[in-house]
Amino acid sequence: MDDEQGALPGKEDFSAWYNELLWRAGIMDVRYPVKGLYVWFPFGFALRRNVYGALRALLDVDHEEALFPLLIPETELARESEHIKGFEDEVYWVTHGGTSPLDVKLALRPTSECAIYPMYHLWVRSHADLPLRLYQVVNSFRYETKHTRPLIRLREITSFKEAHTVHASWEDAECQVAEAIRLYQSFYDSLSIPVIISKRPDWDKFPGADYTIAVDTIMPDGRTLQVGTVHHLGDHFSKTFSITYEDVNGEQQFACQTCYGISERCIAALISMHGDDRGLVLPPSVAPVQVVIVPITIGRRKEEVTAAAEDIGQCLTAAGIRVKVDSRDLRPGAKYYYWEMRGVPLRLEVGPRDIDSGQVTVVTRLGDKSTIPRAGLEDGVCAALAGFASALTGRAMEHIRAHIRVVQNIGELSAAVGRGVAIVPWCGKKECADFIGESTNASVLGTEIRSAFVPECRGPCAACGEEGTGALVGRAY
RNA sequence: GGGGUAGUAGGGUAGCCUGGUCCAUCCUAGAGCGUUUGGGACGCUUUGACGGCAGUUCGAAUCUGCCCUACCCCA
Repeated sequence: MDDEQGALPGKEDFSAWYNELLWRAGIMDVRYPVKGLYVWFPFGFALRRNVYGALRALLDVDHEEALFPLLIPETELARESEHIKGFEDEVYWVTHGGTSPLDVKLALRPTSECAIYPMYHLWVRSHADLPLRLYQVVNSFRYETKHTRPLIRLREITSFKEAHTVHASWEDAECQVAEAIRLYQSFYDSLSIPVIISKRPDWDKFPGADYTIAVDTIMPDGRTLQVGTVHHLGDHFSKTFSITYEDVNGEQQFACQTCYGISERCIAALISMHGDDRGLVLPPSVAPVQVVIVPITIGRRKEEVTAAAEDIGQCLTAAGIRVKVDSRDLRPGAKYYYWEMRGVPLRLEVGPRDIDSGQVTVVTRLGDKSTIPRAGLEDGVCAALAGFASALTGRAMEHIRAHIRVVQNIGELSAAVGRGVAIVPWCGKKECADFIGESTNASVLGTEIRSAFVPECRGPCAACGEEGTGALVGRAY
């Protein structure tokens, strides 16, 4: 019993595990005295920087990064009625400048369409300006009334990557939607997070969009987490904000637009997908520390061992690896637990025995122990990191596979959504979706499912029996 | 949206009903000293709190009111 001291709550108690891990692994401090606002610790922030670095690298190929203001005048926010209706209960308002009431209230952006599109109106003049593809990484605010949860449901979303594109035609915009999906798929592939992509039902789409494609993943408790969305905006916003261009024939045309976003929920997914009862498990690509070196200093050989550890640290750093030499005055075991909590992929142990035999002891975060010769250590470490990354991918895919069921009727569906998501034939009618939701305590999340784990599915609708196609059903966060 | 339960040091708890004990307690917390180090070391010394604001009272962690925050359950 006593050797369980210091352990996390088990991952099967997901909520307790998650909250405790965020604190113990140095991701977030949840004690900030405002509901729904949390503080990034330095380690968590370093993880965030690496994850968003990967996302930026993908976007930077054919997008440009820009930055728009946080405050949106009420007059702009109110222009698109369908859009504002979708957000009006969740908007924070700035009503005063000092002690004087403002003539026009200012909203803290819940999302940035109404900050960006008045400028797009000025910037887009001709077909030669298109396509326009910009993105920004910003904080945004929503007055959530339900349970807030760090990284998952926040009042201040601190890390909203939102892209906004403008195109000459509806079809061009649709191609951009496909491209955005490809980017997001590739982003989550790089994090070893398997995702399920589907088209949200009409009543669940982004306010003001023609349609919404969503990216979901499955959490340890079987509930789904939406970790990205892609919206085809058609010409709704370009008509509202007069975003027009002169086509090759000299005619003024309304542009078509898309927008797509990913928030820090991607980090919640990363933590939840890979973590275990000992703490974080991070893919090497984003781990703030990829390799930790623990010197095993005993008695008189202390200086020799310390020097060897430092030397190895410098070699690996020179090879471009993020390395930490842990020379704190702690027992080795304490350091192992410390770095396991923080998800470091590889631990190198350097002690007298290793020095004498010209090798280094290597242990992965998943517990595989081996030795690598000191000569050529850089290559051996890189290979071990690569192997670790693919092991993580395999584990995650197994998790998703085990939590998806293809079923045919309500009875099977109820059982399936108790521990994961299900695919069931659905005719597309809202009343049938409502019936499915009420009978199973879950929701119809989407159709036109794109996932390596989901086969084509057709059949009689589980509610009414008419011809239907596969719908994703699950309990969502 | 509706209901609970709870906030005591860095973390975890007792005390509260029945106001007063000038040393509450434990730890993976902090500081210091020494001995240690191949899976969470040990000894000694020490630091530090009653969520906030008001009220009742000679006296409030304890009683009253409001607020803030957190967690759980149901829609």
